[in-house]
Amino acid sequence: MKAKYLISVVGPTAIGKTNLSIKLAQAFNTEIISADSRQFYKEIPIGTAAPSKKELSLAPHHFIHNRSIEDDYSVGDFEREALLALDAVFEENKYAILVGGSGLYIKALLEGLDNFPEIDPSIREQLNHVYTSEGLEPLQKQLQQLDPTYYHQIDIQNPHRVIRALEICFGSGKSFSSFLAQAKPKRNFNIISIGLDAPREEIYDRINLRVDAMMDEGLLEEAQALYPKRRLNALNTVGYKELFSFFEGRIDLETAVEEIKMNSRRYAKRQLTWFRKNKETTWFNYKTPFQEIEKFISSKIDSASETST
RNA sequence: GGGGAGAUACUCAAGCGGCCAACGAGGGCAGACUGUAAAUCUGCUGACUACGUCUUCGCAGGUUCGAAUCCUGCUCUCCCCA
Repeated sequence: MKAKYLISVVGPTAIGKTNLSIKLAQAFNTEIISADSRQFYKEIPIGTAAPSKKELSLAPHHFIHNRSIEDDYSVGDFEREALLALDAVFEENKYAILVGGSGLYIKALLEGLDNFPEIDPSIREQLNHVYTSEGLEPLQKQLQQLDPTYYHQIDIQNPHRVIRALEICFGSGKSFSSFLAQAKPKRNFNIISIGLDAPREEIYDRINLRVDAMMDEGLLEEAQALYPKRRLNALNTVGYKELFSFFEGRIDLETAVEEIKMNSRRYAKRQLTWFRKNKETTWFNYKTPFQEIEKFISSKIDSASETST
């Protein structure tokens, strides 16, 4: 069986990952798997900075605007679907491009998640209700009882973590930790991880410019139209929640735009924290000429195929 | 020209003789993260040869065992009356 290569492009938001991934797809004559969780949603094209129609026409993309904000969607779904999509790409090609985005989603595709059972959504609703009415403490205590192992592992201050663990406990009748560390299937492809970076100041400049550009493109109108659906999880995100605050009269428009920029900066920082953990990633300044990156990838592929044969 | 208020760390803002390297908030930095992930959460934030030392609260003096806190002068900002 011939070796397959997944070329993964990571980096903070607004640094030019889309452009690089398209060039790579063209150079390696293949397709792009996007792991940018918000770009899945077709109703929010502007605020997520998804590739434009023109960009989409330059190379085949998967997972762009393939979902509705009304859908329940999770990393698990993405892992399954992305593996299928990858298999299909690898039928025809030796290479595929992964670009993102969302640290957890990339990790899921590259390393795999443990299998957790499907949980009735009403369980989470109940837990959320307890959280809003009584706070985190009772939930922490329950988790301590039901899964002391995991209780000591996780950030107990983080309501999402605690609630997720509890919903598994209640929904499955088993502890959350009992599902962990199952033998994960080995992926049948090699990974070449490329990181795009820039001095922090330049990243922030690019973010600021892009937010202004989004406003010019009609982000305000997009958010206005979606305001009635503001409670959907998919809209609890940078670019929308700030404008919703503006519609509710809590802040003025100028402040809302400033906050979008600020929250985008923080997002970029969190992305970098996540991506820096992967020691296999080779980082390039975002201005690096494409040929240089392409050359690096080709040499990686050569050395990998030598050692594997 | 006269009267009043104020100048505190990146910003805002407490403190009004020792418990102050200085509450709090914002911002920033760093980190965590196995199905909410552009989500959610945590830590740090005067300097350093760091469980100790050094330099800070407009500037310069003074009082005091001891000052960001009291006194004097100066500089600047704001408000009111002329």
